[in-house]
Amino acid sequence: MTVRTEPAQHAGMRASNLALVLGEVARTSPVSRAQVAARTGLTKSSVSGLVSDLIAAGLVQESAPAASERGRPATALDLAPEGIAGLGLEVNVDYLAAMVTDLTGVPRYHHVLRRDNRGREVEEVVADLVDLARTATRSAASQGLPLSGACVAVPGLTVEGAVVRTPNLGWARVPLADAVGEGTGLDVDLENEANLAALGEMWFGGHEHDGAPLRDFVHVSGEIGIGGGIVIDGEVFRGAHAGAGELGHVVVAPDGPRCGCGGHGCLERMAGQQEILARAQMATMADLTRACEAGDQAALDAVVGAGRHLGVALASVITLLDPTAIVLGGAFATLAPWLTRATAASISHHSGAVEPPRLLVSGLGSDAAVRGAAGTVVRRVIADPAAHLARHATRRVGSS
Amino acid sequence: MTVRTEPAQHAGMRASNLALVLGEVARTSPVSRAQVAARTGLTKSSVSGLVSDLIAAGLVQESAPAASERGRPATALDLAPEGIAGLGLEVNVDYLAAMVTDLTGVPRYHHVLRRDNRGREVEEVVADLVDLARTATRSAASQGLPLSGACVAVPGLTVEGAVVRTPNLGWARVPLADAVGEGTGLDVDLENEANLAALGEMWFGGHEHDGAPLRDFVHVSGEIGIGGGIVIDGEVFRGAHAGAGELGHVVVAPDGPRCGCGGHGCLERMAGQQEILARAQMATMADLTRACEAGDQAALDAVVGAGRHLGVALASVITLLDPTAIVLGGAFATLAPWLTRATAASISHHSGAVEPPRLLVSGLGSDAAVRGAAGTVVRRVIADPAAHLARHATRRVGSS
DNA sequence: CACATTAGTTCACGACTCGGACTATATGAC
DNA sequence: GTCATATAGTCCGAGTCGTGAACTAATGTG
Repeated sequence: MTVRTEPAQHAGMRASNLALVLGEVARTSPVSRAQVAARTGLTKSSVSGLVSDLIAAGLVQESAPAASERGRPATALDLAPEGIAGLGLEVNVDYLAAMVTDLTGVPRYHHVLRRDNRGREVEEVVADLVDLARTATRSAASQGLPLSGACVAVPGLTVEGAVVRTPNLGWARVPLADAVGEGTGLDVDLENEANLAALGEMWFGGHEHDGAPLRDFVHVSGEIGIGGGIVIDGEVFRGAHAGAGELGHVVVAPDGPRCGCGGHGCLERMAGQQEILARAQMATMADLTRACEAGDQAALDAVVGAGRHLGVALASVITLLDPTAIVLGGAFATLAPWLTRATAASISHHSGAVEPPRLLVSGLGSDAAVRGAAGTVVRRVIADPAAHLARHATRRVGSS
Repeated sequence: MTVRTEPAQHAGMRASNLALVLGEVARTSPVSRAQVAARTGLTKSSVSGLVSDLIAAGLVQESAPAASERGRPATALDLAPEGIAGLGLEVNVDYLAAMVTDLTGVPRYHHVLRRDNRGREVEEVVADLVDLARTATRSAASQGLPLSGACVAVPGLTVEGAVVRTPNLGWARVPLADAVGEGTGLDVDLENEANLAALGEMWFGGHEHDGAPLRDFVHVSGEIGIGGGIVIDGEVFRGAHAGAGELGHVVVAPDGPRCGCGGHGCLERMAGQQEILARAQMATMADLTRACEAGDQAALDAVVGAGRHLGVALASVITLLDPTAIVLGGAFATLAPWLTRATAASISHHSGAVEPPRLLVSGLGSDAAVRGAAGTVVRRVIADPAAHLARHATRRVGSS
């Protein structure tokens, strides 16, 4: 049913099969060539040729043969950890962060710079971020990790390398990708923080559904604002103008008060951090958590109230998107012990879903977005190794 | 980023390019081979070979050369109208319908059987549908149209050829695809009526966005229930368990009354036909429409109230999915003159969307679903002509 | 030590697309 | 009319890449 827009040519065939093989190695390593052939449907000879290209490119490595039952023992194939690495960056309301991840997804560098960025000049914050990125780049170099690119998580809308607007940070039209690109010499992508958190949770959160990693779910990130990331078939759903997934502005109280976004009765207005803290009469989230642990009734009531509103929004999300799971992240993960019961009850009160999705709690917390950002860079190489080979043409004859 | 699961082989390359060429012909006919080559990126020689296969299969035909400005005049390529046809069927609460569409999408047979199917035995209704399908099949045969398959629109959830449940018809576990398949000898697919209506609207509704057909929109079908069809990048979004798009059960009144689905305050419960008619104190939708035309205040108030609730649901849809347009169909299309202003106002009151989608009114009305069903069959052939060639292997050497 | 079993490589073959040469058919200038 | 130019479409050799069968390699079993 898909409308194809590109001609299929031999190079594309090869590219597609390289991705198929590398994807299989990434998914089920260690594997043998024979297993890859069996699982992908390619012949052994094709797999051999493809694998040798991937090894030459440094993306795959052979390791010691495993003990076999019968016959010639298989040579195990793994992702080459040092083959490539990704730099993840994050600008958020109250911190900046950087992370370097190797090809297997293991963090090799991680640093968080806590500081409230609301009052500061944009240029100043960008300079700090570039500094952070440079330090991370040097660390990668000293570990022998060639960076393939960078991806920046931003708490707002981004289009083509520029920050369009960030409601809680007050930025508008900031060409952030260029700034970071010039500072580090890397290809830089920008992406919404909630979307990257969802991807991070999918890749590194350890959640499963029917024994396989989650591929269709909604991630709720409760930072200063409430963000949402919709993942469909393993990919972020962005909508027509990259504005999809704004869970924080789903209507949960049609007659409710005006929200900063211009709407009325939005989830963020009714259950955002500001509202919860006001109702509980607390100053910080840390205070609130302590109060909940101590059994403070006002704090618990505030959290339960937010949980109910969250349930209303999620009920609509469930009827509209039919996901297999909902993952609660950020502040909602911290508050989960006192929140989830009310949320689950509210969901089932407001929706008649036959197969209600599972309500999961994030295991990555606030690191989800940076990890997702670094992972995005690495995954891009895994999803299209041919592009990587082309850029770093090593021994190909005929060209130049 | 897509995870590939199938190996790319030569046959697949050819299949992909056949689809590419046929798609181009379908989209911009009449076209010449040279234009197809230029637009697809394939070479003239490849296009020649592909086109001759498509002509041999009866899917494409040459027509008289158009007047040219300079040089050899181009031979025009068109879809061969009689090459293949699709049978669309629809089971709904108060009617059954059948339509045959040729390869170009033109209806060649259409019949609607009005009758309330709620009280009747399932077997009886299925028998009526099979009869209707048989008559349509004979009509297609007499017109020289080879049917490629059939697709049945059902007002409920379907999985693998079986009706799982239809809230407003009371069916459960009906193996409808098998029944129609045995009765007609065709391959039969089942699909949700709201989804097919959305597709029908996309293919035949004549709506445009930036000069191109809509590809990302939400279709609202107000039949007895309120259905929704989400189209993303030209394809229906079904979610993890084929339950996505149930716009009728989005929460628009968190403290509202219980809905038949088990939830509370659903759109369908607050703005469905039953509710509108009750508030307006009318018996039928025809009465209501007449009353609105006559300026009856109670009727107008009921419609405006429904429009407001609809706007709340759509505001959430817009923030979550970021579509380019919303298309109002079914009863909402009929009531549009008195409904849309309230709906638009409610949307903008409840959402702060920067680029609010356009609010369009369906031009197909209740025929959208059958047209979409018939179109689905035909589009499947256009999207994968190689599968069609393989089934109807004509002159291929080597096989058999 | 022969034999079965599994892993991986080699190579001839075939299915493609590409690209340039070639043919076909028009317009316009002289 | 004739020639230059321009565009459409076909033909065929070259190159790419997966297939499949034969072959080599490495292990365990009787």
